[in-house]
Amino acid sequence: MGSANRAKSRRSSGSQKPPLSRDAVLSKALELVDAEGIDALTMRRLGQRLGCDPMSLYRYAESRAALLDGVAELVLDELSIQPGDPDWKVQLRLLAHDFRKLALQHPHVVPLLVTRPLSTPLGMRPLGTLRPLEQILSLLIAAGFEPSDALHVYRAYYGFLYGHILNELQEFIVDPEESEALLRLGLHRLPAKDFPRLRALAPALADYDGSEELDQGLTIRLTGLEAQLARRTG
Amino acid sequence: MGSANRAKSRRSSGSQKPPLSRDAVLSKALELVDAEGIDALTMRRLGQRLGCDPMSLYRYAESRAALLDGVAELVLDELSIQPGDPDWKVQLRLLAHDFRKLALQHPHVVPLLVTRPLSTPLGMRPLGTLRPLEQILSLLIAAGFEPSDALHVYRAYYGFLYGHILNELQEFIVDPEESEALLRLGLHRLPAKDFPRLRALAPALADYDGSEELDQGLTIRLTGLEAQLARRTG
DNA sequence: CGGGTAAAGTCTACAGTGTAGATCGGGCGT
DNA sequence: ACGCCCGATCTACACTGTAGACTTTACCCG
Repeated sequence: MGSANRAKSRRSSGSQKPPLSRDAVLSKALELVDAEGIDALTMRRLGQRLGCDPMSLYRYAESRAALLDGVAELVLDELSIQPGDPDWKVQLRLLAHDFRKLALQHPHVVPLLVTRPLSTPLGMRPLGTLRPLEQILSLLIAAGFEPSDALHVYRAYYGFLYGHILNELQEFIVDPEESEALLRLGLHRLPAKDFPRLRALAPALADYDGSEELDQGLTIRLTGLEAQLARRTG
Repeated sequence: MGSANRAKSRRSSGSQKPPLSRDAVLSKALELVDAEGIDALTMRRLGQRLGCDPMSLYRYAESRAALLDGVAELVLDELSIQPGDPDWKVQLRLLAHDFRKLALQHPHVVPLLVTRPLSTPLGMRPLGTLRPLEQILSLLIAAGFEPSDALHVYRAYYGFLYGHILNELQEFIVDPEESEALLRLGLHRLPAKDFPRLRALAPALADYDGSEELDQGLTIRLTGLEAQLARRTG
């Protein structure tokens, strides 16, 4: 198709043939999603970017949906728990901030992270998706929680984290310079009679420190959990 | 197309011509999504169900995406705050449980609720989406919070609520009879070396009372917020 | 009653999608 | 040398969203 496609020689003259592994496919896919959003991830377009036939991709992901799952897994794998850290609370706190950072770096992937597991019964998920769960569980159990309590704690923690991320991303504004103007502009459309509070809060909405808000929420949550733990262990 | 399509007479002999309003379109769309999931909502299929040309739909929603927004809005409209209730805490608690019930009734819509706002700058959202925000804000302000604090409270509250819903739906299992068996089956696939905690917790995962978990989380959250309020008002 | 106007509904057509199935090519073991 | 198999490709099909032209319907005014 191209010009010098016969380049199958050993040293392909510095041209492009990273020989198409699963990771190569997934990371190019991630690139594409990051750059243009989920809908832009098309078999044909991805094939184009990789310089191969769209059909080749099916060797490495058995459908487009599976490919999306792969992308989500790839992103999640960037997270990891340092298993030997001192305090479970600082652990969870660090992890939360890492996750937040990751979400801000790949905002287009967040819908996948949040949405895809809904269609997959828990046991059938890609392992990469379950690893954080397992890690946190053992972290908590090591910290002294009863296993079943650890599950509750995990739910409370992750629920809050997901919720926060979604909230923060919803208010995300691209250009921090013009943000306030844009916001006002957007809100100006609202009928003043029906939305007085919202309009009045426009400036407050404009300067929103997600990191701090996350941290505050975490302290509340974590101290509460710690109290619960103290009560158990006596 | 059909057989007796000439039926345009005043009384259409009990046949079918609910004359295609926006609400008719949206609620049929919701039906379809509830029954078969988001991907099943296709212009052509929806047209078929409504007995009209797919193109007609564009009179009532200017694109498929807009149609999805409409569906989300329609679902959200089923929620409402009784404005005259006694305590803001019981208000928020009731609202949370209503929302949870709604989410369980329309699980396929939840991804829309959670995801669509991410692509729409806050000011440009369909009004139905913003109304809950406004209502909660005025509820909180009426309860004595400073407006900017009300915003924080709203974020904490909704963040938690969204997170909980997502968590609960992820563990949702269709048939409560076989659920445990299925779950074990699913989890059995996990390598025992890598996921010991998770496998051990299978039974605990199986009996998960979402409502109670929600309620517990709410009490923590709400009492925390109340303390904050008391501090402000002195 | 006739005619004009705007809306509501339809038809056709196009570019693009995911993917099943057959086909090709080239490196390996024997 | 042969056969084999696996990765990559090609072709084809059913289906998608939607632009633009067209037809039908409803109604209002003279």
